[in-house]
Amino acid sequence: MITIKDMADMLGISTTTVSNVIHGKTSEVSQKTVDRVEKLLKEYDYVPNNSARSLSQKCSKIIGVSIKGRKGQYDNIMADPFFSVLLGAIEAEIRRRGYFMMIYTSDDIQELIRNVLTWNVDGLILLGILHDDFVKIRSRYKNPIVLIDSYAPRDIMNYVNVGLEDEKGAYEMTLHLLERGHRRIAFLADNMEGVDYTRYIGHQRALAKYGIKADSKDLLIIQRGVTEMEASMEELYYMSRNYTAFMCCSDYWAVLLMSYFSDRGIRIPEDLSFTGFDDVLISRIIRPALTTVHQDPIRRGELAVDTLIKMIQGEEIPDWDVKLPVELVIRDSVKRIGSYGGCGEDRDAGVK
Amino acid sequence: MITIKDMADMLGISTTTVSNVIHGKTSEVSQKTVDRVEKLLKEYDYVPNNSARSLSQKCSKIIGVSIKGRKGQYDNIMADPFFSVLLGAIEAEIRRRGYFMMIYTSDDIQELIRNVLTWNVDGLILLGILHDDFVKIRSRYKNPIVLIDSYAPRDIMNYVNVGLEDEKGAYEMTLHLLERGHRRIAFLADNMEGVDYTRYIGHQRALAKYGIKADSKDLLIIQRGVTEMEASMEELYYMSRNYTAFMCCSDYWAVLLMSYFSDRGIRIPEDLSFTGFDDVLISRIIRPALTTVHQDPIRRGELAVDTLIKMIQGEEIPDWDVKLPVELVIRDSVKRIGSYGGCGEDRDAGVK
DNA sequence: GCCATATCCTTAATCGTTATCATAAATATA
DNA sequence: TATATTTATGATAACGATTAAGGATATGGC
Repeated sequence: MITIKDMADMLGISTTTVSNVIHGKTSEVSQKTVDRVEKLLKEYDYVPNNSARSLSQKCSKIIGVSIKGRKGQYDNIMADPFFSVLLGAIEAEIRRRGYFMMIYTSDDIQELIRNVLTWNVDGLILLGILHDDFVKIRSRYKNPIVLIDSYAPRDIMNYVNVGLEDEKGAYEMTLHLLERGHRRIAFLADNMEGVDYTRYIGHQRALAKYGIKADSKDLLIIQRGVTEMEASMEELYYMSRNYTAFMCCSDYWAVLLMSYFSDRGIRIPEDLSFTGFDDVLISRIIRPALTTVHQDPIRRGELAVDTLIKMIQGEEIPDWDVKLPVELVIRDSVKRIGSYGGCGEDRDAGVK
Repeated sequence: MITIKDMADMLGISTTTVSNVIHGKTSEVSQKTVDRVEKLLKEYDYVPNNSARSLSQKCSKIIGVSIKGRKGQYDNIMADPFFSVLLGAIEAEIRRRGYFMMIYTSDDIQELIRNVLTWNVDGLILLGILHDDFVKIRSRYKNPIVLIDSYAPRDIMNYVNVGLEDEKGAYEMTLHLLERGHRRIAFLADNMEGVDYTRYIGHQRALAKYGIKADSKDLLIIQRGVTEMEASMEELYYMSRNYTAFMCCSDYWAVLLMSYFSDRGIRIPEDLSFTGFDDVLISRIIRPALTTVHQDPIRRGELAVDTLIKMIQGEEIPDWDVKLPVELVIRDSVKRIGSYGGCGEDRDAGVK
C-alpha cells in the first residue's frame, strides 16, 4: 500500500502538499505541483488509510446501526423482513453519502457502547431500542443519535426521532375492525416501551369513539426467543377463542401466527380476523392477503441517514420528532361480522 | 475519553506498563502495579481507541462482508430472507469472536475494493460474487477471503469456499419431479456463474438418469431490478404453458412467482408445480407450502466466520471447498402427474 | 563485595494522516 | 529602495496505541 509519504518522497515534496492536493485545497498549491501529484495518485491508485485519518481528525466517517437482537433460527432479528429491508436502505444511503456502516445486533448494551466508543463512531442509528438502554448510551456517547421505532423523552439532547404516524395508523386500523363489526379485539404487542405503546393509544382512541373502554387483559405481549415464542403462540392459540380479531403490531408476527393458527384448524378470517403493521412483501403473498398498515421502509431509512448526517455536520434539525405517513391497506384477512353498522360509512373505498 | 497516556501520567508510570496490564502481560509487571492500573481501568471504564490500535498493529479486527446489491422496494437484496438470516448469523458470530463487521451491498467493485483497503480489513466474506469481480478483488486485496454461493477456480490463492451440496440438492429435487411424473421442467436461475451453475449440473444428471437430454431453452434466467423483474415475470407467465413444473434456484423467486402466477389464475400445483431452494420461513407458511431444498443458514454463517478467522490467525485450512449438507423437504407444491412410474420407488418417505 | 540474573519498568520509534506554524520567494505597495 | 502582502512549500508536532531495546533495581550465589 502506497502512502502519502511515499509519494511525497518520489516527487521530492512534502506530505503537506500531497495532502492538500488530495483534499482539493488547490488554491494553496501551484498548478504544476497539482498535476504531478494527481498523476501519481492515479498511477498508484492511492487509497488513504482511514485508521490514520480517523486518529488524526477525530472523526471516523463510521455510522453505527444497532438493532435489538433476537436469537435463534427463525427469530433472528434479520428474519423480520421489515427490519432487513429497512437495514438495506440504510446501508445503501450511508454508502452513497461516503460514510461507512458498522452494525450491532447485540442485546448487550455495554458491549454496544464499547464498540461505538472504540471506533469513535460519528453518529448512531438505533432501531427499536428500549428506553433505559437509550439513556445508558446517551450518558456515555455524545455524538448525534437517530431513533427509529422507539419512544424517548424530549429532555435528552442531540437526538432525533424518525418515526411514523403510529397513533393514526392504529386508530384507523381499529376503526376498520370496528366498522366490520368486531368488538372483541386482542391487541398484540412486542413490548410496551416503543412504538407499540403509541399504537395502543391510537387503538384506545378508536375504541373510545365506539364507546368501548380498552381492557388491559386484551393487551397481549408476545414473548421473544425460540422456545418462549413457541409457548407464547400456544397460549395465544387457547386465548383466541375469546376474540374475533387479532390486531398485531407487525406483519411478521401476524404472518407467523396466521400460519400457526391455520395449521391448528382455525380458519382465517372466518374464525378469526388478523391485521398487521408494516406491509412487508409476504403480507400480499400469503392467503388470505393481510390487511395491514403500509409504511415505506426505504424512504424511512434514507431520511434517518440524511438527518443523522446533517446532525453530524452541525446543522440544526427543526423537527426533532418526524412522523412519516402511513396508509391503511385493506386486503382479505378481516371478516365482516353481523350487521353492525357502527358509526356509519364503510371506509374501504379506494384502497387496495 | 481517557487514554493510556492519561492513566500512565496519573499513576506516574509509563504507557508501556499500562499497555502490558491491558494485554494481560502481567508476568512483566508487579502485582502492585497491576492492581493500581486495573483499578483505574475500571474507574474510568477505559475503552481503547481502535483507530490507533489498528494503525500501529496493522490489523483492524474488521471483517468485511459483501453482498451483490439489488435495488428497489421489493428487490433489495435484504428482502431475500435467505440472505438476511445468513447475514444475521454472520454478524452475531463476528461479534462473538471479538471482531467488527462492515457491510457493503454495492455493485461497484472498485468502490468495494477501496473501502476494504482504506480500513485495512482483516478478512472478507463475499456472498454470491461474480467470478470476474472476485478476480479483481483478489488482485488488489491479499488477506483471506471466504466465498459463499460463488464458484471460483482453484488456482486463486488464500480463499475458501463455504458451500453446499448444490449438485446433490438439485439432483434430488429433479429426481423428485421426475418421479412425480413431470417431464417438461423449466430450470430458473439467477445467473449461470455461481451456485446455480452447479445446481444445473445436478439437474442435468437427474434428467440423464431418465434418459432425457437437458435443453438449453428450458433454462430460464430471471432478470434483476424492479422493472426488469416485472417484465421477466410477465414473460415467464406466458412461457409457463409449456411446462408442468418450475424448478427455482431460490425460495425467494419461487414464492414471488407463485404469488404472481396465482393472481393471474394459474392454480398451484394443479396447473403448474413449483420447487424452491433454501427453505426459508415463508416457504412453510404460504399455501401451498413449498417443496424445497433445506439448508441451515445459521450454521453456514458461523462456519464461514469461523473459517475466516482461522485463516486470519494463520491456521492451515485443510478443506478449501466445504460442502454443507442439504435435505429435500417435500411439501405441497408439486403435483403427481399421470401414471408415470419412472425409475421405481417413490422417495417421499420420511420427509416433512 | 562482586557479578550474574531476574524482575520491573522506561525511552523512543513507529504507524499514516492532518494541522499549525514558519519560511522563502515572488509580487505588490508606498 | 524599503516594506508589506501574497503565494507556494516545508518542518514539525500531534493523534493514541504498540513494541523493540535497553536501563534500573532487587535478589541470590560465591
